[in-house]
Amino acid sequence: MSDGVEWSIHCCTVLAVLPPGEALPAARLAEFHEVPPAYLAKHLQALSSAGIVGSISGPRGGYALARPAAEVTLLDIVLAVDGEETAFRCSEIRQRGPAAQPDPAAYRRPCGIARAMWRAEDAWRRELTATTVADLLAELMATVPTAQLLAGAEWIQQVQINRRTRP
Amino acid sequence: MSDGVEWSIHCCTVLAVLPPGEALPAARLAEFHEVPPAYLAKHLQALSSAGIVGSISGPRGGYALARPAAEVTLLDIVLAVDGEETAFRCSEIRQRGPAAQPDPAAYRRPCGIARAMWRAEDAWRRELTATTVADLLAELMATVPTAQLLAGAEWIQQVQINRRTRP
DNA sequence: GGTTCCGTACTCGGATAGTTGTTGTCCGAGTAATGAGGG
DNA sequence: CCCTCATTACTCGGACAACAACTATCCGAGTACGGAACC
Repeated sequence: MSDGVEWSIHCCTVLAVLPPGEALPAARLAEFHEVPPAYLAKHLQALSSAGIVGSISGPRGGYALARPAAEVTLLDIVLAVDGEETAFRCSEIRQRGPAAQPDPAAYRRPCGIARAMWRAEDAWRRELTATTVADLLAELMATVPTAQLLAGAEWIQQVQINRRTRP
Repeated sequence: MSDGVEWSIHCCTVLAVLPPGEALPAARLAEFHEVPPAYLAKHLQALSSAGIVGSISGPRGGYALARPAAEVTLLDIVLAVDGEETAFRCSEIRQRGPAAQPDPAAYRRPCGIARAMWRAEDAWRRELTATTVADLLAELMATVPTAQLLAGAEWIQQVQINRRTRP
């Protein structure tokens, strides 16, 4: 799985605590997490294409969540960054080799192996769907020490002030 | 996910219907599935290292399941071929950037994002653990037309005869 | 003083190289069956 | 006829290239703000 998934989720939690109407540029998000700015921008583009975040150009622009944090699931982010296709790909090798049947009707039902693998992936997706960015935030509020939460909030606030006073 | 996972699972189901005491060479398994023989051999080595299949050298040698099919789970195969590490890797980026805390004790509890992702992977692994090669075989017996099952059995039997009469 | 227009600086978006992991292949070490030879 | 032994052919195992995907980066298109000029 791409490292960009981790970065993207962290970015979404940061964007979730942004005051409504405000946006945060990709460069600031990269600075906050100490990751390569240009590469993070690439993943944010993917989030934007998927409709998870909205992008605003020009000064005072940046990224912001496109919908409430409670409506952004982890699966949404993972699929946007890593692609929609399943991890297990069935290449139908059962239809090849000496035991193959010429009648295509024999292969109407999906391969049992693929079904088992996809059942596991469904369980994985269900679990990822059950967790939203809002849940992650609530868990942060409950477990992270207040001092650390304040440090993050302070930094974001300072960025907003700098952008307002000296654009 | 590597394509070798699919091949390996198919191979295990074939090995499961082998008469006890017999073995099937990697070349025959590759022939049965029409996959590159040398590359399949590589994955069979992984299965052997993991103790899922046993290998026998020399004439009449080959691969055979190392334990009953009911005790080989899909997770065993997937981990052997794709590696033991989790798909999601937490690089602890929360400990970096301007909001980081100097006190290491603040990061004793795992990152909530990693916990959520690993929870999903646990669900995936649970589902894969619940399915064994024996289950796949039973499902095959119940759904695949008899003619096709016979074709496969015939082929395996013929291979065994050829190996016995003309080694 | 209010309005309009232009310049500017900042943003995102897609097109472009470098590096690691997956895919694919090969040849050598080891082994068990085979057949001949001898007792 | 039975036993011993060298031969032989077959197997696995690990070492060696080619490709693709992930990682990382850059520059151009677009946009909203700021200020200056004009009415």
